[in-house]
Order: sequence, then C-alpha cells, then structure tokens
Amino acid sequence: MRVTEWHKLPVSLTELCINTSLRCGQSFRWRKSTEDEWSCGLHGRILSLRQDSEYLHYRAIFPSTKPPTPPSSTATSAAQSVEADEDDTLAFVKHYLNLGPNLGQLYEQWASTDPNFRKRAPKFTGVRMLRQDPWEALIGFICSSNNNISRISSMVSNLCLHYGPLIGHIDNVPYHDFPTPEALADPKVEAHLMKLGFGYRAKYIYKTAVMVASKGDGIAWLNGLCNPELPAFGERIGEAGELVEGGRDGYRKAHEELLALHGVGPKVADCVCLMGLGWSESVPVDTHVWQIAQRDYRFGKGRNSSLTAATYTAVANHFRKLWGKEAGWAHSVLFTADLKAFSERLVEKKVKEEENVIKEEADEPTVHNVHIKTSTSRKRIQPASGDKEHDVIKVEEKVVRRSKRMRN
DNA sequence: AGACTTCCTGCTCC
DNA sequence: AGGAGCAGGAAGT
Repeated sequence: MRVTEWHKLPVSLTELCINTSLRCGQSFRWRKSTEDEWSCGLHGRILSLRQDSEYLHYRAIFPSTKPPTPPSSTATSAAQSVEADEDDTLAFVKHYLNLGPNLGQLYEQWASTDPNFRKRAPKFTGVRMLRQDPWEALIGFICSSNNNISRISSMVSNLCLHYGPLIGHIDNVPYHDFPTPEALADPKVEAHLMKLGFGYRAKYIYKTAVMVASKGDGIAWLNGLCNPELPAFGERIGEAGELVEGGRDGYRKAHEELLALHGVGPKVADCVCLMGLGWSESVPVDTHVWQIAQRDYRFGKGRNSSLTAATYTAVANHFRKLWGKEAGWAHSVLFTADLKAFSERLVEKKVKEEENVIKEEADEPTVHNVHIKTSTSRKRIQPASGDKEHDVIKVEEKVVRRSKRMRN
C-alpha cells in the first residue's frame, strides 16, 4: 500500500460538517477508522477525512499494485506519477464533497423564506449533499426500502465485501470499492444476496444490475443522466436550464428513466437524482418527510390525506417553490434534524431552553414550541396548530406517469 | 386514482 | 415467550 501525507483544505463547519453529512442517510459506507477519522473505499483508494474548525484534512491510501511503475521509468516520471495521483485525490475530494455551493448563504436564503427552517436548522449546520457515484447511490437506495440506516449500511458493506475489489486495510479492516454493475449481474447473485439477508431486494439488485450492464458501455448511461452542470467525476460541464415547478427537464427525464429499473419507485429515483446525479431540486418524500410535511407544512388534510403518487408530487413541488433550486439540500437539513440518531442535539437544546426559562422567569411567559420525540413511533405526530381547511395545500400537478418497465 | 396486500429481515414492544 | 407491529418502499391487484 502507498499512504499519502495528510493534506488540508480550508473549510468551515458551517460549509461542511462531515460528522453530520457522512451519517445522515445519504451515504452508507463511511466508517470511523479512528476516533476522529472517517474512511471509505472510493475510486480505487481509501479516502480518509478529518475535520477541525478551520480545515478539512484528507488522505488517500492506494493499493501497492495500483500505480504499476514501468521498469523503464526514470526517477522523474515516478515523481510525476505520484504528483498526478495527489492532484487526482484533491479533485476527487472536491467533487465528492460537492464543495462548490455556498452552504451558509443557502441556509440564509432558506431561513429567510421559511420560518420552520429558521427554527430547526441552527443545530444542523453544514449538512451538505455529497456527489456520490450514481451507480452506488442507485444500489444503496434500492436497499433502503422498508429499511433503516444501520441495516442498509451492513447490506452495502456486504455487497462490497463479496463483489467489490479490495483496496487495502486500516487496522486489519478491509476496505473495498463499490462493485461494478457487471459484478452484480451474475446469475448467482440473487440467491447469494438472499442468503446474505437482502430479502426481496436481492432480486431488485440483480435485475437492475443486468439492466444497467446491458445498456452498453458500463455505467455511461447512468452517468449520462447527471445534471450537466455537475457531471460525473471527470466529465465535461454543460448547462441545465431554469427551474420550473416540477424541476428542470433533465431532472424530470432522469427521474422517469430511473423508474424503469426494478426496485426503483419515485422515492428511490429522487434519492439517486439528488445524491448521485446532482439534481439539487429533487425532493425525496419518504415516510419521514411526509411526517414533516404534515406536522410543519399543513399537509395531510382533504385530498392529500395519504401519501399517494399525487400527494408525493404536491409535497415535492411545494418544497421546490418554498426553497428554490436547491430544495433537495434544504429538505436534507430538516430530514437530518428529525433523525433519531441526532435527537440528542434537540434534547440538549431543550435543556438549554429550560435553563433560559428559569433564568428569565420573571421577564415573560415563554411558549414551548420545541417538539421532542420521546418514543420511536412516528405515527401520531400532531398536526400544526391553527390548521384551517382553506390553508390545506392541494394537488396542483399532474402525476408523472410511470414509464413502462423493461422485462427480461 | 386511490386503497390494499405482499415482500425479507431485524428489532421493539407488550 | 413469542407474536404483532414497524422500519427512511416498490410492485402487483
């Protein structure tokens, strides 16, 4: 193995908080390699990240067989090859962490148009959408149906262990790259994944791998669905057009195409669009987001009493209208704020607020608005107070038709 | 179009 | 103790 030195980038915690962004349910493979270090096998190397208040620190570990130094090479060319790898890792880190958008500015924008965002976001700054490999995102979110983050993580880890190329080890823990579509398109895969506890998702993964692998040149088809302004790593930049209510044309097309894959419905397609394909207006509406929409945005009444395909589109369009082009990013902040794994931040907040109440008791009666989940049940969340029938948000958009499913 | 059922597994709850 | 009930859905009816 070849271990590079640590490098650093100036990044504030409000622009990127890896401790939140790497475990808020958008990626499933990062693990803590030491107390304050996150590592993941990506793009032929083990990438490790650390962060302090001023810098993001990164390091790559390459397999010893990766850069095959030609026997005829001179010392100069060997140095150049190391140099090229370093540059590649920096470029990859910037690409993967999606460091372009000014997150602090976006938070201000979302807070200015949405009181609920303003209320909930302060404890969850630095939640940045990663730009993951589209293929990995696709398979990861196929695994996510009827599932939870920790089990999804172990399933994806198993996929890499059995079908992904080994890159190297840290403290005897193996790190693999994500398997290719071809590796998962083997007819033995379905039964094997079944045995590994993937359940009904085993068939989805196998069939989707066959379909993607049969599209021709590897994953070019999938990468071709990327937002041209944020293309796959190493590809050329184009233009994506203006945001309209249902999202830009490229987003709608990508979403529709993804629906043709087995195991991919509207929610999974939106996750891939947002987290793999760079379509920032994509708003995946899962059961949690649906709960948030009912609790804080007056959904769940009248025609929108249940999460149907029409309601799904209505919720997503509402958030696009409210938050703008990066609606999916804002959605992810509120989603993270509702995750049970981060609920201790809300408890701390409540304790602080109670302390403040005691301190300022004489000043003014204080209304407690902070909603704390004390049970694991999310089914009986109270609707926002003051709901009126005429405030109910109605379905305004035609439901996007599901494209015909390819069968073999 | 919307409501309902089934699908795998692992966990919590009672 | 052991069976509902549920968890960051999709597909079929």
